[in-house]
Amino acid sequence: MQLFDSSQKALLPFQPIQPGQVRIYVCGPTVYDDAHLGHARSAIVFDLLRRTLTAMGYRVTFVKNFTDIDDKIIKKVQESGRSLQELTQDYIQRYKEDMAALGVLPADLEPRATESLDAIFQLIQALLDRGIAYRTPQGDIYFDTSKDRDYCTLSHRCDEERLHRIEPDPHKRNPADFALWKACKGAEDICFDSPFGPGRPGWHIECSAMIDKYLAYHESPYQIDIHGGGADLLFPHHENESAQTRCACGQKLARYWLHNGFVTISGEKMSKSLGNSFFVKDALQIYDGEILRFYLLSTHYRLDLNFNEEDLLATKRRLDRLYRLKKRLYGIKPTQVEPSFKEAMLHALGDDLNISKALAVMDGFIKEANERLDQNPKDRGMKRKFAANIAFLGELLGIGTKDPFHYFQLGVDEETRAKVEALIEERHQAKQAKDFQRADAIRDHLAKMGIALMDTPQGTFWERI
RNA sequence: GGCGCCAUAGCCAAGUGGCUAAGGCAGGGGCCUGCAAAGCCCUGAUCCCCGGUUCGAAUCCGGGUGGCGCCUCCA
Repeated sequence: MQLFDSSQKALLPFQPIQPGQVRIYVCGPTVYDDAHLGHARSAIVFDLLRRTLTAMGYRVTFVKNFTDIDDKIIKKVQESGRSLQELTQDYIQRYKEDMAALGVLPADLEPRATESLDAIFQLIQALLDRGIAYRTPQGDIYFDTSKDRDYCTLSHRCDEERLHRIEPDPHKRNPADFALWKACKGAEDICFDSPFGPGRPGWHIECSAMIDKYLAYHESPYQIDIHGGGADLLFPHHENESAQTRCACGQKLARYWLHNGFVTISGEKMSKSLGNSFFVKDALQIYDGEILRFYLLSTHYRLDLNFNEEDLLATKRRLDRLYRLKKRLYGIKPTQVEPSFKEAMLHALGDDLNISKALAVMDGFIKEANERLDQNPKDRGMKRKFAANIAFLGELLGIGTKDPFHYFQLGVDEETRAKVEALIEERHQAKQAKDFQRADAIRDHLAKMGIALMDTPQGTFWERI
């Protein structure tokens, strides 16, 4: 396995800290709104990483947090009149539902910032004790970036010019200093009691704290294996996380830093500020979750993915091929995945999750299986192996797990279904009577309804086009 | 202004020094079929431009052009 580490900007061979075990922390969403396709992609990408490592035989511990306290959440709380708890719980629930629809496995732990205050306090205290953090007269606590000699060694994105552009804050010692604790701003604010007085944590400290509390190896070396998130988190979020942990614990936070590329719309980054967000739940009204998953999965995780319907539908056609094969193997009980197939898939994904190679392997398998089924339709042992390979794809990529007949009829309501089946029966009668004109008229009629028929020795099947 | 990513057939996209440049979608031809669909077979690019290094480059170096991102909340 080799992975691209954003910090070193290089492909590195993956070496877990403890043999056979992998600990992964991924930055989850700030829950003040519904998840958009960018959140979906990030979740899917790291879900693939987790599934791949699991399939390789590692014992994976996977943690994804929820940021449930921040300026935007507070603003929304004030606007909505709902409580912070109520609001964030609601969005967390929606997030989980969206991700489940996309086939994203739930994390082993899903900690929330407001439930990790004890760990946050400890970390801030450690930084104060070491003289890395300082308090302002207003009660805010800042991280002193000048005390961290390694500041900016993660993102490599600091420079004088940048610092001059930061809005001057007379309370900060250095322009790049960032808040660890924000003192309560008054009755309107949402605050928590702390050893430092009422207030709330800064954004970056929660991840360092939750990693420490839930995931890090505390024995030397203090670390987790992989830290992931969207490319926009590299700076300043991950840079700051990294600095906090380094200064508070004297150790690096993570061995490998992975960042996924953006989902763009018309070539522009999807973001809330641009107002071009495509929410997962809206997309799910139009496309099945598995189709969305496969589309978001089928581009390498570090590249930007320009979301558009044309590409999505082309990618769906690729997924169709898998389901057509599954249809041919209907009712076959899987045995064991073929070792050569498993090995080829994992070898491809082991190259920094090279999904293009992996899907080429999958397509090769589909083609070969179809060929051999044409030649030898009754070889049950062979069919059971093929079925096992498909089941393996389900575990590894999270696709191809549906009933194939259901898959090709997604989104068809009961009324249409009854109508289609009545017409198929009528066509069957016509065919029996050798009235092919009538039979073809029915086929054409169904085609106009968006239904394709396929006559097979087992009977006539239909699909939604 | 600083840092960085990307540019391969109609579309999506592998490939980072050397056999005939993966794979998928779309298109064309064929087999199969009462007709179809599905499946299978055949079929397409010299790799944004210019210069350089090399026996040899899509792949390395330099210079351009175009698109995008981070530097402020952001997956």
